[in-house]
Amino acid sequence: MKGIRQLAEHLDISIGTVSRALNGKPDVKEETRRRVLAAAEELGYVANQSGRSLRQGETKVIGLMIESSQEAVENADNFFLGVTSGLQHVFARHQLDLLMLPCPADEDPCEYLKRMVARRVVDAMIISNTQRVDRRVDLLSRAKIPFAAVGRSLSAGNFPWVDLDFEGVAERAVERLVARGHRRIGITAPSSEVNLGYVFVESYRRALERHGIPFDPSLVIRVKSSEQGGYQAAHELLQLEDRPTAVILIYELMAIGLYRRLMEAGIRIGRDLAVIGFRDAPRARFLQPSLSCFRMSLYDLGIALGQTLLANMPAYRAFYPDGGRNIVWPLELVPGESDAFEVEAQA
Amino acid sequence: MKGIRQLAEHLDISIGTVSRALNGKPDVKEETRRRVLAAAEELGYVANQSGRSLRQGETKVIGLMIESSQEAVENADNFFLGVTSGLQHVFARHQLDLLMLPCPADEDPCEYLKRMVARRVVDAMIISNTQRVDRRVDLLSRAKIPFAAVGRSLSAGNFPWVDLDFEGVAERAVERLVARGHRRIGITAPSSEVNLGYVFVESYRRALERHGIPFDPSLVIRVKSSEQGGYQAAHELLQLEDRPTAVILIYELMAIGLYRRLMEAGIRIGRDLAVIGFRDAPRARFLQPSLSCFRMSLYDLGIALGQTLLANMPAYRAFYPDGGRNIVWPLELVPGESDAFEVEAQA
DNA sequence: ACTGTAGGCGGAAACGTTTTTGGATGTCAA
DNA sequence: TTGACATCCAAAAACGTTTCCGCCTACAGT
Repeated sequence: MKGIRQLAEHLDISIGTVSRALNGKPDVKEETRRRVLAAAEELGYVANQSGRSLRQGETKVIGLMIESSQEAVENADNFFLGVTSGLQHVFARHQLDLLMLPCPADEDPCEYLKRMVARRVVDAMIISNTQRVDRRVDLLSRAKIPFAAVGRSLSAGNFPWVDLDFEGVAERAVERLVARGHRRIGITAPSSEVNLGYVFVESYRRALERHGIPFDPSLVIRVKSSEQGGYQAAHELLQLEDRPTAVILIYELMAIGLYRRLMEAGIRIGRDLAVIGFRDAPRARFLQPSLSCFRMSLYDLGIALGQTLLANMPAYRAFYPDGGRNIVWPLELVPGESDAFEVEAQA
Repeated sequence: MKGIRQLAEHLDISIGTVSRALNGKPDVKEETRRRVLAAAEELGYVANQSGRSLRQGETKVIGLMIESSQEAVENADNFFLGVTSGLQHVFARHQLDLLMLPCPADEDPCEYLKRMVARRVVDAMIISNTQRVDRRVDLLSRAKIPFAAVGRSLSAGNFPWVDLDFEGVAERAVERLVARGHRRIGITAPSSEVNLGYVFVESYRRALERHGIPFDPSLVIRVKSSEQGGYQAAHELLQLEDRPTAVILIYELMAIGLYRRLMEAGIRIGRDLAVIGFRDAPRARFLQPSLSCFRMSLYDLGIALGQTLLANMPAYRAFYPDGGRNIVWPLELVPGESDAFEVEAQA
């Protein structure tokens, strides 16, 4: 089976009518439609997507921009996979496919994005890991390409995003630790240029000040969100003159490195030092001692993200009437042993 | 910038010449080519992919078929992400994009695949999790669609695949355990319809028999390769009259559940029971006691997979002259504490 | 009997490329 | 002067689809 032309000839019908029949358009007799559908099924005809895209000006493909370096992938852990899975769940309903767009490490992400958009290979984009000032957001907004982002940004005013409730996490973590008597609380975070890095630390600072605890910049450890980063964070904490009695981790994978370094130093987690983590993966539960952790469903986050995107695309808006924008995704605390102790009040 | 037509008008040149200039074809004066390239750069022209695909009959997109159920994704862990990353590294060199094709849980994978191929939305396919008899392999072979698989299969005789060295793992695991005095060795595996499940157990059986140990089917535990599967596996092992002194896990994530159940039963891993795992993720090292594990680089596996595919596509074959097929990927043993003991000889 | 209307359909244009064909120009040798 | 050949380019065909336009028929209303 080559194309719609052969199908039309086989049926002795014009190709226009065949197209209308297949696409459920009006102006086709019901009997004709049945014949066409039956013949298409029998001959295994499926419309060529390139021809269709060319004519309609839309590709039915959503692009997902990702960092492609080996390091980035290994650290991303299952985050992408989880979110992607949720995205696909939403997209499948509309016969949309998901195209992974890995920006080469040696190319400017913005240029790469511009090229992909100009190629018209995608109808819309998903971006993640937004910077505090993110040129990609500007670009997509100006080019009027529908998009949604994982993570807020200051760029381009109002745009569709889904983000994790970092404020809530920082706040509740501080609250929980303060309630147990802690006064010196460390925190790890990525660079403040990454929006997450900024927001997380700001919320932590506000929460501290709300409890009358002064903010001490030396307790903010900027390291990579990886096992190695955790090791280094522990290392830096140990250097401090006035060590904290608790530490908040932005990513639970860091706990592996952090635990190791602290154990080397003879510090007992859950007795000498409290630890609270974030973004539970199965491994978090299996640390010794088990890690208190704020967790969520990546799959559900992906679904929300997909719906947010589609709600901002004219062709799909109707399916998601209340699929607004700007979702702040809540997290749930799963208590563990790593912070299950109280500290005596200090001077 | 709309299309090549506008670019041609702007240059006062025919569109045919513009196209040839941009694509590096001959029959273009060098000065003209420079002018065209400069104008394209200045006006930000990039060829529309739909038009190009339609004309050329190829899309520059490689499809990656995946199972999309939430459960499948959660258990797949970072396998896909790691392999995907390697794939993209290879594809990026040829400006190929990777399209994720999640087969809906309620659709026959073969039908889904057939539709995607008929739509001509991809030039080639990657499939994984091959069955021992896999209709997808038949389909793709017959349709002459270039493809590569993760995992062997009996279907369709000779086709391009990359697989892990399960034989080697089973063999070396048995060897290692026998050398430590074990005679009753259990093993976990997926259903024998999945090629992995068959090959793994067969290799284990042969390795046993080579050491004069009779094969006992009751020691083969068929469970899901997940944390829950590990828990269940431990449960079944405990039911056995004549319990094994060692067990080989097909996936290290299972260790989490297995450890838990065995600890509940008061069995000391690394003393009463030896455990060896497979496919190291960071968490494997952090079990207590640490898990002996056969590991590999998913990224490198992805690269090999991508090269195997391209070596089987006429348009790219020249780039991978020795990029043969049928790679059996080796694994490396990282010793841990979970099997670090010897067992006294039994009657 | 004539007109208006609706349903059903065929024909053709259009989408943006690449590629083929052939024509124009210039150069060189016979 | 003519023919042969190379170089450069314009024009048009082709890829497969959707959609616009208009024609035909049947039928109802006048």
